Amino acid sequence: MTVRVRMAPSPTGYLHVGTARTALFNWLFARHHGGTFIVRVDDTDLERSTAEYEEEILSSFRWLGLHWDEGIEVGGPHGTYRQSDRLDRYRSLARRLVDDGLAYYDDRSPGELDLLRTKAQGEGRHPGHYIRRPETPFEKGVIRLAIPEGHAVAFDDLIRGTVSFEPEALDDFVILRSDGTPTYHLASTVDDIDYEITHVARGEDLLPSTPKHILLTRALGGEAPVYAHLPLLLGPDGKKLSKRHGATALSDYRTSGILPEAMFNYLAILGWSLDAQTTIFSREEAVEEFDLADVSKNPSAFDPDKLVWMNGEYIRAMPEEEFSSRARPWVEEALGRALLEDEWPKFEEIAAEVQERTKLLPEVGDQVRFLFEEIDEYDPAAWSKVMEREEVPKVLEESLARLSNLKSWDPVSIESTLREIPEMLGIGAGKAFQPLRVAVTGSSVSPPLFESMAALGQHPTLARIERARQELG
RNA sequence: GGUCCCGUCGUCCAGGGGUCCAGGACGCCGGCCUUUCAAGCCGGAAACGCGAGUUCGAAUCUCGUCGGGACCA
Repeated sequence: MTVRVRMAPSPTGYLHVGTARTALFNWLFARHHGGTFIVRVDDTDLERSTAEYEEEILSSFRWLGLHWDEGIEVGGPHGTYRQSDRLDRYRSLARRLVDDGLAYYDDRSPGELDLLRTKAQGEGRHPGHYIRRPETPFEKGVIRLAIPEGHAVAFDDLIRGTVSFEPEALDDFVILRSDGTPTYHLASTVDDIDYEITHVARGEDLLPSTPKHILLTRALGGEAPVYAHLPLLLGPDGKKLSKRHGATALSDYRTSGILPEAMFNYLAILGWSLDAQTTIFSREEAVEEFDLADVSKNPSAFDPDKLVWMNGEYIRAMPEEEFSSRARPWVEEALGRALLEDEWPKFEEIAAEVQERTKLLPEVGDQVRFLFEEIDEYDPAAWSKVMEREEVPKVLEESLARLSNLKSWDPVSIESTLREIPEMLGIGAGKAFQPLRVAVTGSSVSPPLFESMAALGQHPTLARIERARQELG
């Protein structure tokens, strides 16, 4: 049997990281088994669905590298992959169930239903047991599926093993609203049958709905897919992941400089592991090893710190040229302008040093800003901490003298001549170099000093030291 | 309230009867390196919710209990 899995996002909001993780696991499962990954749009909520959200979600999938074989935009043998195009299909199947005697119209008011529940509770019956077929049939209203009683609804969940539900706890649930729109249960169940979905991997929040979907599938004469209910993603405080915890939209991580390969890796590690030791692994390795049966049952907390650490690992692992080209847009963003032709080499010159100190690409702008802009203000804390010591004027003057005579302007030459200064003055290296760092970069934190000077160039470096010397009076 | 699900370091994951006084990763603490900051290296603290039972032996199996969660009302 060929594996066919699907992801059915609702375009009613941004792509949530939890949904992205579900998509990722579906994708991995399909790829591992050489199956088909399908994306369909669950837009039956016409009020809240928008084309913008749909585009945002699909582009987020693509950004993560979750390309689909069949579905929205790419097409496939089933024609449309958009639920709003299939409303007639859902309606006619709901009516067919009524004709078959498996479902019925119900026009009772919420008040009447409430009364039934109170009565059921009074009789000590299951609170979920109270909505059943009315004595006198209706010919309009909502359509409910009649729950067959007597047998427990059980299924083998790939992750949780056998899960069993008592039918007495289930109400006859609505499948078609009185305005003719399908409920989630109907639309997704019909789609899963029509699109020949073999495995449904979804969030654990849908576990209680699964018996309904199984019963509906049977009523429709279909064969239920294999289910796998993924543990939920929690916020760092162990509560359900929400906006309170910061970013929950995948796109927020994208704009904060998280690399797609890092996001992919991090999401994969939430609820699954490649083996006992490996944390960082490639897409290919994940595909090779992944299986839904190995997914953990426990909910996992989303830890932004670990994501950022992992992003740093990916940044450091990339080839230097790749780092330069991927960081460039962020540098230009920080500068508010494009890099000029002669500025690009300066950046490349120091890129390797910067790469080692970067966890998030947007940080690069601040690290290299001194190369492209004059210092408009020295960092006040840095200035008072390192520039107001008595030996500083001497250090700056000595540096100026040596550096202006330097013939070859490269880190090694700069270092060897500057090294003589602390020795001569009998002070520690840090005491000598920190003032130079502040003078040249404006801050006490920067890429390595000699490389920074080399990339800046001889004249600008001298000018900055000169200026700092003057500021000291 | 009902129905389900889940319980291993603060967090993520490994371990599913003996090799576990529980392993890896993030974070944390200490040290080394060092021109700052990182990175890197070395070391450390840190967990089987609890109680019974099964067994020669339980983190692993069973039951109960407690706790957390989801869904429905």
